[in-house]
Amino acid sequence: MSSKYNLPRGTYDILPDDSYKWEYIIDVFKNTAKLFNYKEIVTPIFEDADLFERSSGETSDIVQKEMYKFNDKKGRTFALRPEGTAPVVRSYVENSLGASAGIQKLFYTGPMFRYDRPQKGRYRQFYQYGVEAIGSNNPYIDAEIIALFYTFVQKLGLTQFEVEINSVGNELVSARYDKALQEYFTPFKEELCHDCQIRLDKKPRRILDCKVKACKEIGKDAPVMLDYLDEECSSHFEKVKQYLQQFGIPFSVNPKIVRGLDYYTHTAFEFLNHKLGAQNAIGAGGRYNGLVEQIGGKSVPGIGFAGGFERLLLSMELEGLFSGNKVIPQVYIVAIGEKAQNRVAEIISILRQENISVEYDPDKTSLKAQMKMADKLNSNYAVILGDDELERGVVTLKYLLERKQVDVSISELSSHIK
RNA sequence: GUGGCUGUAGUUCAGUUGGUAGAGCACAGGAUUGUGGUUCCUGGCGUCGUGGGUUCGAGCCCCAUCAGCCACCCCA
Repeated sequence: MSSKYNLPRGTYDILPDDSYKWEYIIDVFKNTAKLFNYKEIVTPIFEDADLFERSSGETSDIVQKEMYKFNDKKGRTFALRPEGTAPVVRSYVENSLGASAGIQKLFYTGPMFRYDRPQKGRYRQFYQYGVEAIGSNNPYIDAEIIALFYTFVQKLGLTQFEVEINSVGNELVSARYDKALQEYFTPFKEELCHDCQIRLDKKPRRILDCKVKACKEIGKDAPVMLDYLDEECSSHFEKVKQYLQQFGIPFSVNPKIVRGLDYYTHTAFEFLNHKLGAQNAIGAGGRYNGLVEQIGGKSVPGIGFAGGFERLLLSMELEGLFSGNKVIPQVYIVAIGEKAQNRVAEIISILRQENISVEYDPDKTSLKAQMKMADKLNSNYAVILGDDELERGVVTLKYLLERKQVDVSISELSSHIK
């Protein structure tokens, strides 16, 4: 199957046999978001590269090596969006969405791009769904965002996932904690793996979720973030937990959750499916109280999450949540003979005007071939047009499941079909 | 960016110690002239991912390259 052109590495086609699954997931997501009164926002697929570089953090891998950057004809530097939050916040600021009363509750879906080595659950063009609530620092909103995500995943029918939360504090707390970690790990520097020695300077928190045994062992007794929270941070966190309990959401606190992007503050959370393999986060998010201001707006708090459709799809297939092809024509038209073929469009048109889905294959002429097709497509009805019936103004309606058939007049045909 | 494994008909794969390729499924047609998931019969020349090399000769050996998978990394 070598064709002249192949799709770019790390991308994939969504083929006809699978597209209904995507449609379904997107549909459930949008409905869930609307249930929580979130409104859709659509932003461009590319933005000023600077937007991502500044917001995600200069040291993040996303910015350093995973961005699809390019220059346009006037030399402006753009990037294919690697994530969805920064563009939404940019739009929030640019369109003064904060001017209207209340919290801006937004959701989005669409492709994101990251130049990374492809593997299970990780692609260069991947599809995300996400929500953002901008304009409130109330811990109730933190819980509601998590509840929205939880409801969504539940509606899809998934059961094999876990919710983990943490608080990464505010900037002050963060800085103090990083310092404590550096003090703790520095004596062990020589024993840490190569990567962690670098992390020690730049992002000491990342040492905590290193998979190397030695690093894990050393990290066991490291200072815990939650102990460093100040009064404001820990009371915020406590309230989030209380609200989550009221929402009836099972969760566990994992003090080692470290988010990849620099802008997170306070609540951070992840939804994990451990059966997915290495890329096991089906979605994650957190609060970003400094981001709006950093992007040029007023000092407005926000929180959101994003998740990958691919990983949801994998999870759903693991749990056997998709069955059969959902797109089936209600009626399959069988036309026998030239006279019937000449009138087939007329009959089809009548049915479609009644919103009945119809399939007909003009290249199949034998009765047998057409019946086989009707069967294969799982249609409920076959409408058989033959010369003698047509002369009587009648058509044969066959109930494929019951294997019974009756003659009905053309004018009454659609009323016999559910 | 690093490592391991893999790359043969639409698909899943077989292909023996190197001698120029097969099967199941799917698909198409048919089994007395107008009726469908079963059964039976018939139908496969496909650049053996690509490009080099070794050899009298390579799908099977070597090198390169591309792609896929899994892991590292990172994260959705």
